[in-house]
Amino acid sequence: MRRQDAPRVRITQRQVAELAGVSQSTVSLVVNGKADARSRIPRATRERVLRVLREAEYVADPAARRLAGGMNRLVGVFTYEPAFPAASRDFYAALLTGIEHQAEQLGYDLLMFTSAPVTHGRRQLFHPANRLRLADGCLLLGLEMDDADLERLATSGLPFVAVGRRETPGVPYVAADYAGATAELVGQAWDLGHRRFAMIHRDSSGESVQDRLRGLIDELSRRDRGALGTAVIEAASTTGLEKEWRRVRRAGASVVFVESPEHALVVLDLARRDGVCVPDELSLVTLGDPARATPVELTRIVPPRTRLGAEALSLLGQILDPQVHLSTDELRVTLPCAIAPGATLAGPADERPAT
Amino acid sequence: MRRQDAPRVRITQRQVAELAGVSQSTVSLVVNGKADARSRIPRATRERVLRVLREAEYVADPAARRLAGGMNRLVGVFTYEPAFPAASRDFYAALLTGIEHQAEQLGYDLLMFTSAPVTHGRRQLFHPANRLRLADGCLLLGLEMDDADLERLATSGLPFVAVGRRETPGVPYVAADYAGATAELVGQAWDLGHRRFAMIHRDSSGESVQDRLRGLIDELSRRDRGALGTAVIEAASTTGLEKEWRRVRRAGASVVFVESPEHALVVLDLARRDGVCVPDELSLVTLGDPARATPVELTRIVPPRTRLGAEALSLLGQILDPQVHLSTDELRVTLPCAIAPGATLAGPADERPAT
DNA sequence: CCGTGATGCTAATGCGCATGAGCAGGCCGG
DNA sequence: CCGGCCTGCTCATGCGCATTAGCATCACGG
Repeated sequence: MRRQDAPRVRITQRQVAELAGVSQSTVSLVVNGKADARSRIPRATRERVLRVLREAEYVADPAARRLAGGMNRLVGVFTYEPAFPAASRDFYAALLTGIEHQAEQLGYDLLMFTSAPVTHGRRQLFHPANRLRLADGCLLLGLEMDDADLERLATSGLPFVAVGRRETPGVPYVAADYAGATAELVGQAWDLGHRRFAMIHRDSSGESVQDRLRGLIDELSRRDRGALGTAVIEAASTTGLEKEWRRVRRAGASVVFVESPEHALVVLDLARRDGVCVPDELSLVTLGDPARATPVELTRIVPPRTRLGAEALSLLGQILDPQVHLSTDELRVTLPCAIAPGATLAGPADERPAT
Repeated sequence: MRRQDAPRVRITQRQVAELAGVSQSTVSLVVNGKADARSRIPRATRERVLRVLREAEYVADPAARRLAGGMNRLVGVFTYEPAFPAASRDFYAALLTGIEHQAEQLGYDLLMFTSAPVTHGRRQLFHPANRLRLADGCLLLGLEMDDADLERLATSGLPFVAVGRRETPGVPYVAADYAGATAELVGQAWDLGHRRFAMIHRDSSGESVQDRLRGLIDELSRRDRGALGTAVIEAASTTGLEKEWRRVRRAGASVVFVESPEHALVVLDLARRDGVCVPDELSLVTLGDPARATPVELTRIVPPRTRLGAEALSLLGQILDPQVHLSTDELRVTLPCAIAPGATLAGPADERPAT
């Protein structure tokens, strides 16, 4: 289907050129504000062209511009799941808030790749008709990303930034410092007198899971060898955490670090069922932020989601700016997390009297 | 910056053509599965080309494809407020859910006009650097829209669809049937025995406000002249509804229709304060859906937000399709609202014993 | 009056693809 | 044995834009 049969509403540089009595090249030069020594447009001509551009409401065709190697101030946003349905809304909305705000500041429009087909609840980045290249660069959002996708994207030459730490080489990202926040909370627990730690983490090799684990392990070993024992428990993803809970109790932990907020709520229920009072008899630290308000205010890590979004777009903006050259380090940004004090962390039961 | 300095990993039809020993045209024909009488590719050749395409992992450049073919399959989404921040999230998210889903079905990508500057909390549609024309058409979302904007858009030739009824001529829209839903609720109240109605509506000439008013008035007059009196009260937007509440009481209304959910909650508080029991002594019907869960389950209208979004994109799709020609009627779609029974509508106090 | 450099622009090209026109060769009917 | 038709492709072109080379004009110094 050629365009010729559709009503021609879009105005082209050539038409502007005719109206202004100059050549298409001149229009292009004016549009892009080029003022090299090679191509000089005097103020009078420039303003004449600009006036016509304005009056005719000229807007460049993004496809043509891309094809010819130009920029569109268009940033693609790819979410591995549909972003707006209630299920994923809370996760993406905060990120998108930051992205949207920053886009306004930087003058970018956002291209949401909603045409990507969803299979098994996840979007296909490289589907046959993907329009990734319409954008100048793109942002990748999602709890888990496909390594193959990331590599392919990295080699494709299309600039992009992932939200969340990705070990894949050559992948620029903006991530929350889960390791640091976990270490901080370990420190707090330690200072309260806890010596027996347990951790329940997800069955995933995702970087953020590993980061939290590392934060815990490292901080505990840093605090000298005074720890009386640490149980690290991998949660089978399907169960109700019965087994994991028993292991926590058997280990005699006085504080349990739970990676996922959903799991934390389950643990809370199990504790109540067994008459274990939190935090008096057992402290509970959650290493993530629940999607919605919880009945009990959890002591937890709160990642700076809105800022993550904003910083990701900023970083992409830097990458896209031909003036700026970033070092490898600068391509990987880590932002500190907040810690919500909550009401589930206290001193251990057997230390209380002594203090 | 020409693309030439980027690593060239992408393979083009021309390269595929060389590998397969055919012309670029042939590759294009195979890629697009054309089999006109004019251009016939025998199975052998086709499969040879397909094999090379597969082995070389050819992916068409969307920019080039669009440039050669016409449309961008890009639909703009303009929201009068930033869409993602918590304040407006609940309103837009439901709409966007429908839009996103439909975009996936129809193969559209969404262009969010986030570069439009926000002044006084509202985005400027026609700001000097607006990039509306980047899209093939666009969707307008927002509680209130500027009439001038709508007219300008209508005359600009850019196809668009508004969500929400707009009287401005030539504006295609998809709207919720507030009039019908209000009438339905009036009918329910009437059938329960209510004869004294009051309504508190917003101080706005917005179409949806007018629709609800009309639904109430029309249905009451349809139900013959048995109504003992109807008080229509315009809420001053700033006050705590004290005055309005007193008027409702003075009018002796047995049921009060409140347009805005926020106002309904205020009325509920005032009633409690005055010891008026809802719904035993006074029924309360809300003509809209609150952003978040309310302590009391309101009897109310629930607009089909997700469907509104989906239908709006569908309609725009139809408008953009050169094959389809829509009549004026078909450019204006009205969808029925759901009614949440809730717990604030019951028979009137003085009727109860008689029934 | 000529050479030289600066000025102000335009012509030409290519990005990767879709598509209509058309060409070469084979086949068949007459 | 030739004309016409079908088959299987290729050629050429343009989509709208960015970019580079370079042309024409003019000012000015010598």
